[in-house]
Amino acid sequence: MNSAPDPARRSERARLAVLDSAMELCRENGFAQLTIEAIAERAGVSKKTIYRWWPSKGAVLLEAVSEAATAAAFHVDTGDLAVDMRTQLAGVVALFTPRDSSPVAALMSESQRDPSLATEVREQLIRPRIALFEERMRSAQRSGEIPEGADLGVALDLFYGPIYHRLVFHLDLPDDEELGARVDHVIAALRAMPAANR
Amino acid sequence: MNSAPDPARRSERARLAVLDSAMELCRENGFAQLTIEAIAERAGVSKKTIYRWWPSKGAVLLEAVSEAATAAAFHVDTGDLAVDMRTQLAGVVALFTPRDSSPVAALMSESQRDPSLATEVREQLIRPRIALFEERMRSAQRSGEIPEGADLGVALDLFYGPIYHRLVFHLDLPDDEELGARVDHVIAALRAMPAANR
Amino acid sequence: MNSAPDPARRSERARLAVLDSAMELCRENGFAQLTIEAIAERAGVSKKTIYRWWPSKGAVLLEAVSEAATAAAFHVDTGDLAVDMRTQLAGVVALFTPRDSSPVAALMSESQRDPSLATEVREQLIRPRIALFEERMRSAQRSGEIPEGADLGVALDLFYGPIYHRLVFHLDLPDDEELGARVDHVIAALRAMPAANR
Amino acid sequence: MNSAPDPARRSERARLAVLDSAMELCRENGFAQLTIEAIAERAGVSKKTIYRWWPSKGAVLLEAVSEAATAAAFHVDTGDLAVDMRTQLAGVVALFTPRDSSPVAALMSESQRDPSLATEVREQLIRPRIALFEERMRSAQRSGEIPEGADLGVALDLFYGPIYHRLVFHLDLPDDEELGARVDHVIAALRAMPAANR
DNA sequence: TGCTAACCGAGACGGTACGTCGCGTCTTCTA
DNA sequence: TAGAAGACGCGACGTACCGTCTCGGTTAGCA
Repeated sequence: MNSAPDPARRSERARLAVLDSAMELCRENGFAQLTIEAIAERAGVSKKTIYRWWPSKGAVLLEAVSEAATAAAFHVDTGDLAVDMRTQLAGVVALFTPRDSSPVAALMSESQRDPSLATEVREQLIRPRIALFEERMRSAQRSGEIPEGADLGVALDLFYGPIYHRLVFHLDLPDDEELGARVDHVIAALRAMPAANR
Repeated sequence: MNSAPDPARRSERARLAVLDSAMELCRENGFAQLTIEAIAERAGVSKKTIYRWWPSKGAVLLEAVSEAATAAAFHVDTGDLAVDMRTQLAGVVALFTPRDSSPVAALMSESQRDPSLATEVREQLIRPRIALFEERMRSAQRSGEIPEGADLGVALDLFYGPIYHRLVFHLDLPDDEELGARVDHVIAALRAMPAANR
Repeated sequence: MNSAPDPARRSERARLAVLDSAMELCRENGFAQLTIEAIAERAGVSKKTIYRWWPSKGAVLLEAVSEAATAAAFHVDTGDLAVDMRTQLAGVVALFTPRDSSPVAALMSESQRDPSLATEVREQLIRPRIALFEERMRSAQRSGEIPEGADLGVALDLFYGPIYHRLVFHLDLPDDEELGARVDHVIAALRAMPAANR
Repeated sequence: MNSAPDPARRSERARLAVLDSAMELCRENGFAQLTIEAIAERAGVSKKTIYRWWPSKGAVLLEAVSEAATAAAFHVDTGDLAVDMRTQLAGVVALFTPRDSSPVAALMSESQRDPSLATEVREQLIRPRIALFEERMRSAQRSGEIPEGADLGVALDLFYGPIYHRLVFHLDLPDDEELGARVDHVIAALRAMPAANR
């Protein structure tokens, strides 16, 4: 029988070396140059070991980014939604900067050509963060900063759309000042809008 | 001087065969399987001919998409902004569907790993379409559908952000109904917003 | 240090398949059609594997010929020099026949355009066989068939010159009868000649 | 009808430029680097022009060598065969020196992989020179330097064999001193040998 | 002396093979 | 038995020449 590898015997040293090497190589050479062979060599690990524990180089990147990005892009709750969203959005922009060597951008790019990775990324990385965003929004609803009936899906699009729109087209990402203005507009719009019907 | 090939001698037959083959192969196998060799074979063209006229397979795709997408994603002007933007956004969504084999999606993905392609795409494909969008917006301003002072950059983000936001994360693209609701929200928001200061 | 591949890990199966395929293809199509790609395909081996172990297709041929030609062109010692040299020279002629598809002829041709291969061929293939020839000559000297003082370099030229002279110019190689007559002449000449002075 | 090119219209300028360029490139880069494209570029001639007048690059080389080698390797007749043959053999050795960039050596190498070129070379270049050699031999027979009955085919092998033997195996070609000694031996052998029977 | 057919340069074209790279699988050996 | 080392079959890469072909432009020989 084709037995799956036994996680209990897994070398934590090798695991960390792989994740670190992947991040380093991505930052150094850009993700176009990121290869399994380079990761293995840098990590002092055999290719077999990588393939034993990860299905693809995208999966390595996902795990590396997951561990590194736990703290980043967190939603703080100071009670001032505008301030908190500026912080949050600036954090997200920072994750994608510089574009050519950001491991997060690499992960997104890799997802475009590997549907199963896309699913993993969406479920493990994106959905939980959307949930955190919605939590923060509900907190803002409770404190009256935005209406109870505001559609959180719309809110998500409004806050984050500008970033990803530009990311896709390689336009300049918004700077802090622009982010601030957009946050104000979005909050104003959410206040003005009637509740969506879904 | 590094003598560039002479466009006057270029074979139009070969050019069209390459562009068509690239589009077909992309639709058939998805762009992960799209290779220069496959394009060359399908087109009945030598690899050398492709490399002579295009620097990369992304550049082939850009030219193919450019020629194919001239009509698509056009901005109509019926005088009703909401109707026109629904049409337009539905056209854009259609361009990215189905995601795994859409040549346009392929082009965006390819741009993420080839900065020079990203620049070409932005300048040749995106900027002109942004200009068309702004033209339509100014028409709406003249007819009073949206305020004179509305920030068109904000409008761009609000209209298109939702699409690209979901594209990046492989979330479901909005359907016609949702697009309609978003268009209404955005137009309402634009009416409510004070002019931006840039 | 530029790490060379580790011979201990080398696949003997692949090595033999490559050598056999090279010989077969040479015999079937002539060496003008002999390519690395064809060898790789016939052998069921990747091009990478060939390039890992041999610097050029000439080197493959050299190894193939070396292994195949160990027995051929051997010097027997029946005590009758004329008989033995006829046997030997006929063997050499056979190695170059038919000219268009003889792997040995291919090797010589390849040597003309690859100086480093020429060196390898000379040192690994030719010099040892010259040594064997000289051994046989010394045996003939001891038995008195040719004078003690005969110059073995001259003997070498006289015996083998006729073959290679014709090979170079694509003249007909000597047949058995002609070989016999030449051998007799050469032996007579060696008996008549005074010792050379080098 | 597929009409052959008309020699009357042929450009002598182009013809000479091609032959010169072939010789120069051969001397500069060795014949492994000699290509039709390089000849065409160097000569300021289109590839089409080369293919119109010559069937292969070997044929170009043959014509170039033929024109250049008319004078070289001529048989002088001072009345002293030993002296004349030393001159002649030294001339032949010079034609093949330096081995890696000698157009004559290139021509021989090219003949190994192109049987029709081999035939051309033999008939146009070699046979006439063998005839000249035999003429000189007959002159020597008339003057009594070698016996009337001497086999000129054997003489040919004996004189030239040493050179081609070494050429094939990339052994050092004989220097003047060695050539002299060999010539003396061969003449002595020819005197001693009974007439061959063909 | 003007016409016209050919050669001429230039170089794009469809091909074949090159030598390299990275993939994902595999085998061998060590700890 | 996990892990390192790395050879293996595979397939695409981008390049070099091949020999053929189409272009205008020149040029040589006939009208």
